[in-house]
Amino acid sequence: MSLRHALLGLLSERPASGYDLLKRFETSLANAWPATQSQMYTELSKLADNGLISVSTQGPRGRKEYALTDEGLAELRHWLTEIKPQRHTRSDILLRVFFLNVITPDQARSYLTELMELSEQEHEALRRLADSIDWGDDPLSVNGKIALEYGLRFNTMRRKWAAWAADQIR
Amino acid sequence: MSLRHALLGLLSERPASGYDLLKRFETSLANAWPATQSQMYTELSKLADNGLISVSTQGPRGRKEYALTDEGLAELRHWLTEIKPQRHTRSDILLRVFFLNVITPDQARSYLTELMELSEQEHEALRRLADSIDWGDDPLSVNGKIALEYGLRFNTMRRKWAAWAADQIR
DNA sequence: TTTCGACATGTCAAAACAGGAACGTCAGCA
DNA sequence: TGCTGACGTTCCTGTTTTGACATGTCGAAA
Repeated sequence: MSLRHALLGLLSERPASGYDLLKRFETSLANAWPATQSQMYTELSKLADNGLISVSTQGPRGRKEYALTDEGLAELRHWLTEIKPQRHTRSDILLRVFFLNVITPDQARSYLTELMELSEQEHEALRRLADSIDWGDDPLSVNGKIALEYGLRFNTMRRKWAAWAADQIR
Repeated sequence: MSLRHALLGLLSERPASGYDLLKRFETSLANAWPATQSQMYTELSKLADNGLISVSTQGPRGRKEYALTDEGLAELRHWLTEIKPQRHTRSDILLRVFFLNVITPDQARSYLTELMELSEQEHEALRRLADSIDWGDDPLSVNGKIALEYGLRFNTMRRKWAAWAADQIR
């Protein structure tokens, strides 16, 4: 249900086509809310039907640029301020931990070691991403930095936890 | 897709009915993989159809106790060792952060403050849960402790991050 | 001029997810 | 005896998500 708000949010920056949004997703929101191409086009149609966005420009190749309407902005603000965030937290990574006793201690340790490496890699990827962006003082950069910092801290936490956990398994 | 494995995992401990599994979910796996009642019964039927579990006992009130079959155990082990975990990480909490510039700084700070409180509450809830369980040295307890420790560390990380983030917003 | 990669959208079927209504049973207790 | 609360399953409706397939356009380079 949040995909709709993710799209509204991206469009609040500037008008964009489905294709544009797809690209921007990959480099920013994908970490918070993965979505596929088909989902996005479907959702854009629905949003347009409901009057939360509207086609602002038609370009070549059937390109349709959408812009946020007043109702769309109102809905976005409403979501940001009124709707209580709810933890979804589906994590197949954590889920496996509950059943590590089903495999051998060696296999379990190996799983946790891989998690350490995964966390390290993701941390590294985020660090590189941060380096590749020239941050300004604009509000958008502040948001981006905050979200990115979350990723960094999360991966650090997970790496240390996995190391600790591997040590718990005798 | 992991719900199936969550059920296999729970059944690897001991046979149980849908109702039992529902209860056990609430007190353990719900943090890693929330699922509703209808989903679970549907999945149990499918697992039985596929021969990964089987009805071991019929009890009163139409109670059907399922037990893991050899194929089920094999599938569980396969999932634990061969299938690469993939980060899903859908988080409407993090998603909102990208769009905090759409609302006023006061509102944004207020959002982050609420996150701090939420993290604190969840941390506290987990701590209480930990106290309420009498941990043994058995493998299951080890797993449970590891998963719980993850929750504690995660909430601590998130609380500190939210505090830091609130401070970033001028 | 052909070809190729990036641009750009749309449709479909299947699975997963959510929430609840509907139905019935059993044990204990007032 | 009748009530209540816990036990226990099934079905239904609707939305969300996934992944694949289908279709076509444009610009640039070979």
